[in-house]
Amino acid sequence: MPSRSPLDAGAGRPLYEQLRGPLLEGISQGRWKAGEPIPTEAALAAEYAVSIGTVRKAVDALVAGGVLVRMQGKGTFVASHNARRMMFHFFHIVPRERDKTYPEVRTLEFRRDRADAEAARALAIPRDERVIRIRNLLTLAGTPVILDHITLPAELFPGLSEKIFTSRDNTIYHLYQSRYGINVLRTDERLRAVPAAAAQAGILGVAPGSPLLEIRRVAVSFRDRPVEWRISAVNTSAHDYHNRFGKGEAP
Amino acid sequence: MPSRSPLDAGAGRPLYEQLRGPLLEGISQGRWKAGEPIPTEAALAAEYAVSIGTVRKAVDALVAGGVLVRMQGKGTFVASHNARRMMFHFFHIVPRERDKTYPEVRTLEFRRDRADAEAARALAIPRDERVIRIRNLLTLAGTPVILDHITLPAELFPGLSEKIFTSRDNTIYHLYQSRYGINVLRTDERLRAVPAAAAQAGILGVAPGSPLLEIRRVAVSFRDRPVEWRISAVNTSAHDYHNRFGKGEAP
DNA sequence: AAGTGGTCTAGACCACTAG
DNA sequence: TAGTGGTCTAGACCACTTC
Repeated sequence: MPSRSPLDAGAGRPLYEQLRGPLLEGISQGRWKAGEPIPTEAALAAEYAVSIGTVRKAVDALVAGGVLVRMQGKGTFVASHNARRMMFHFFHIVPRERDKTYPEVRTLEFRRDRADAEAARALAIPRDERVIRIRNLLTLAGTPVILDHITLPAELFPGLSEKIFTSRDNTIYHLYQSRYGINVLRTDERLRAVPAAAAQAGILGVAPGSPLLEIRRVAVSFRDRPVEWRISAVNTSAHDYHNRFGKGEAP
Repeated sequence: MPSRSPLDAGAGRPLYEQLRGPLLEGISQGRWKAGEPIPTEAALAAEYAVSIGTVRKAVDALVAGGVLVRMQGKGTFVASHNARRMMFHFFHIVPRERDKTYPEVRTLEFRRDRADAEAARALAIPRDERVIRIRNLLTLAGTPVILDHITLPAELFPGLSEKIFTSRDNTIYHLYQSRYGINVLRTDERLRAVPAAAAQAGILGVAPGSPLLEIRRVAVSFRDRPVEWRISAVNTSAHDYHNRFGKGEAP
């Protein structure tokens, strides 16, 4: 089979790196949707006129980046934001002594607005661009722990309503992916300790002025496109923000 | 050349995974020291009677894990904890608006002690085992920002004195590596917001009770051996704890 | 049995470094 | 020029899934 857009062996960049382009293209443009299999390695090798080894190396990189998932004997699939993956990659609040648990989400507010300066900068959109603002309260094992303030660029989420948002039966990132084709690949987080404002304190059940952990997070998709801006206030009296560094598994 | 301890193709585990064992062994036992080259890929292939491709895959994994560093045309080297690598991997406090800067370290206290319950658990040593306790004040661009309380298992750092500790001309982790052969590969961090104690407040120049970011960190070496336990109190009024998730680079 | 990804090989050629 | 790692190939065989 001829190549769709032939790769160039002498282009300076290695073939397995060039191959990433068409693969990401295929995913973000809907040729293969989340949860669906991409073509077999042999088929991709034939399509782009490279060897299977080169295809494997390209796929390896996307698997490492969380974009694809391999299943031996079955095929290679576009990663889907199921609850487990979501918890593992992007949710870092854990009970101090017990195991990680799933949060229960209650939406306190959902409204359309214009971007303020900070949101505009975080989302790389013009000031006063249309955005959707959401406030969520996350409860862990019956205790309210996290107060989220989410800002979404309205342009990327056409028709998103409070009903759609709250009636999802999965994680928020899964909603982004399944309904809008937006895959969250990376997050950038900045943390600091702040005194609880009166409103936060009431909702989280702590004294005003007592320390909260504030997380400011930008979630980005393909090509470093910011797709969500979120400020979380966390009551860390019984929970920690948990984190490992040093990529390798236990050597 | 015959293999030192031959790998077993039919052992269930792939050869490139088995090869990780002897390579880590060689590093942690001093066959190759930090900054030194390991044998060429061809030599390793001959020594362990596998193909170069298999050696490459094993080395790839260790490079990804930060244990080895490749330099085209020169060789593959045992990673060294230079200041740059240290900053990049294990130091996450950044000025809110400006770029990352190097901290200036002042040692406030250095003494020998016995492990309390928390340190014993973190370091996986018996209670009352001998430890070294160090308090450091880290200053960024002239402002005191971080108060570190470090606990080391004395057994792993024989002869370590305040003089040696403070007269190093490089990072702390570099000292661990160059003097004691201890390579910090991973850290496990738990963060929470806490009110500043009076003593901390005085040193960091904030009001008592104002929010500080507290980081509890275990640094581990080969075979998940904990080698350092550290509690840091961070004044986040002008600095953030910064963090990216989602392993891949920008696709 | 057929088809998938997983491992492994043997070798070619290229790009970079050093003497 | 010789030696290193970096890329790429073509194919063998294995382990797993599905029918």
